[in-house]
Amino acid sequence: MSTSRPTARDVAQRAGVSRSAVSMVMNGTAAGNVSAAAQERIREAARALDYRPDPLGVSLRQQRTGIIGIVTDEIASSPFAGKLISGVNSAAADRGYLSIISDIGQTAFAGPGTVREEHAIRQLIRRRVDALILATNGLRTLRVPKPLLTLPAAMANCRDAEGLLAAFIADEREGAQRATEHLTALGHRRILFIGGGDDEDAIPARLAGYHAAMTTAGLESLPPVSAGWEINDGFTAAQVVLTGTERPTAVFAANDRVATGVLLAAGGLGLRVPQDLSILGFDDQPHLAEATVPGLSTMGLPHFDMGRQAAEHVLNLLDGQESTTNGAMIHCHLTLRESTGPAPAGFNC
Amino acid sequence: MSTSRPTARDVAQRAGVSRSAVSMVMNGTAAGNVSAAAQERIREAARALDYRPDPLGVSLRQQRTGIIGIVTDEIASSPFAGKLISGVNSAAADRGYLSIISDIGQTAFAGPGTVREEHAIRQLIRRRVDALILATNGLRTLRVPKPLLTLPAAMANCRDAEGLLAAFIADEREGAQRATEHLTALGHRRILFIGGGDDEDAIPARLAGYHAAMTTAGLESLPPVSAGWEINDGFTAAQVVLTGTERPTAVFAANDRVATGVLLAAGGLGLRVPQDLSILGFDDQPHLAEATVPGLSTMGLPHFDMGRQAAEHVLNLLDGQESTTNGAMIHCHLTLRESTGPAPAGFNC
DNA sequence: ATGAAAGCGCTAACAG
DNA sequence: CTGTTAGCGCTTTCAT
Repeated sequence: MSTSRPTARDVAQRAGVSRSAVSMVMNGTAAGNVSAAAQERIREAARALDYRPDPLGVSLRQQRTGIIGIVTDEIASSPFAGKLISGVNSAAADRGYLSIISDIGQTAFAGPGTVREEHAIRQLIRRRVDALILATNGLRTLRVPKPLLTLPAAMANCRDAEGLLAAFIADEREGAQRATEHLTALGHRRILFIGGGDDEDAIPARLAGYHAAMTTAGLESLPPVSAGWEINDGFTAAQVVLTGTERPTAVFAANDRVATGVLLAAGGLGLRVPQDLSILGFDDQPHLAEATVPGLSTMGLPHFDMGRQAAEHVLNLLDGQESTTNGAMIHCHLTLRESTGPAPAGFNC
Repeated sequence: MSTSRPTARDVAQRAGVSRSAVSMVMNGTAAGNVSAAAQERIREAARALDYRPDPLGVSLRQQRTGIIGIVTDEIASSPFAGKLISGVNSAAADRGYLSIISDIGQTAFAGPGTVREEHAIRQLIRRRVDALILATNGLRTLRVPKPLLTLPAAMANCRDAEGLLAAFIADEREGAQRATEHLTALGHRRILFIGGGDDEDAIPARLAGYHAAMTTAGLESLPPVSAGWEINDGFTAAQVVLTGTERPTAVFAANDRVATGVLLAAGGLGLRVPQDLSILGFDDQPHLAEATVPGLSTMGLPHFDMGRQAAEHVLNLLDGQESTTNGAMIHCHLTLRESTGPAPAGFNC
């Protein structure tokens, strides 16, 4: 009695009422069912004993745990997973929910045999999570694992081909377009897109935005350089494309790491940034974009909001509110630092 | 019956036995209590119905949830939290446990008023986690919040001053010593330590290792340059210390980001790495150390193992095994890439 | 307005 | 060897 936590029975005893009365007061169902006097006594007793309903009892009774499951690829090494998860947690905490994360490793959601993710999902369902959120590190289109359709669910930073599940993704096309417009507005005419691979959906979207902005500005798109996602990829590509007189005056990199590689290469090639060359990144990667010299101008992805909105969506479903939305395209945010500036004179074609 | 999952009662009915018999078979307690024939029928029925004991019922009955709580600071932006958490999850999964993460933001564990963390811990305890792991992003010594002492717990990448809790931390001193020895073995005599602030415990430990190695090699330590933790911090510091004829031939950076800043600055100053200057980092930060040009030689911190061993420790406590250890100092791992090489000739003092 | 009783799914002690 | 029973802590009818 002294060591273990108080139960509803203890409170009831102390207040001289039945356990049901306690339950009602704790759940706000006491309206016309418990006398005001009793309510006050119950509240007082609960306070005195520091009583909190045991979530285990509640869960068993209500068949809901107040836990949201998150299934994600490579949380381990991603600089962004944390932001997305924070978004989920933030929305969850606001409504008294907790989250459980299941990390299934980097090769996840890849092949047709989505064994690992189905296992992870089943595991979470077995644990009776109330809802599930599927999140990926980069924008992806994937086949939604069947078990996911058996409970409230949403996708964050990914979507399924069939549109069965609400997807909360960044509007990468629009983001890339706005980013490119930033460069054209600075007078740049030769703007080169560098980086990325074929494994994700992000590149086509970003390229589409790039092309749209170039067309709008009456400029000719340069053939994009597919170069990978890492610093050294940007570095290597830059060695090639930044030489010669026809070199671009601005580089739009597929992400901040590639942009950093270009920045590194520019130094070695004697190009000043941004006076001789403007560099624009993508992602606003923590500890990177704001810390390079000069700091990277970059189009940030709304990881936090993707997580938060996905969580809000499933929580709404849980509250019985019919899906008010079927997903969302969330705006990207442009952060200007020092790596972009006016096009150098004498380069206007 | 068709839509909801099968219960022990369903299995018992199908096998023509009592519910308790089913329970025993599922828990391996059937030894001398259930006839072999019945056991087989039960197993068969369970398989047919795809029966899995409901964790909720088990939890309520046994007063344990099979969930480990992780309380951590700034998972959101840390490149390492994920690795540590993966370590915890890996050990947890091996024994059928799950983990719940509670992120309390970057200012955590700071002041004397540890309100936020106590709240997070209480929240997890309320949810009846079986054990708790306290993890920080960088090595820290902190006051262990009282509620933590009420259940099996361990600390990962941090420790408390009083030694009340088992702490699993990296042997940063030994790591720094070995790292410095790598440089002295290459013939470097002027080795400069750059980076870090005063807010964590890591710097004193790393400096101690540096000094030890220098002394052993019969060299004079250079006054360390306290410069911060980010790329631009390393860049700025390098601008000052890499000029002049008395410049160091090797830099040992407080982390990989600072090392990257030095690398960037070296390029601008016309210093080739590693021919003119060796640069050694700390952390082996994903997406950074292996991706710079040249790749960073770096002393990696065992984040995964810190998480994994902390989890194994609390799981042992849960299994009733008395604490076999009171924590551990885990070895760091040196990864050699291209940023370190022999000391340039003509610089031997 | 109140309390008694049933039961969520499970396990452990005990009687047959 | 087997089945019955009692409860883990809670909510929700249903009588009173």
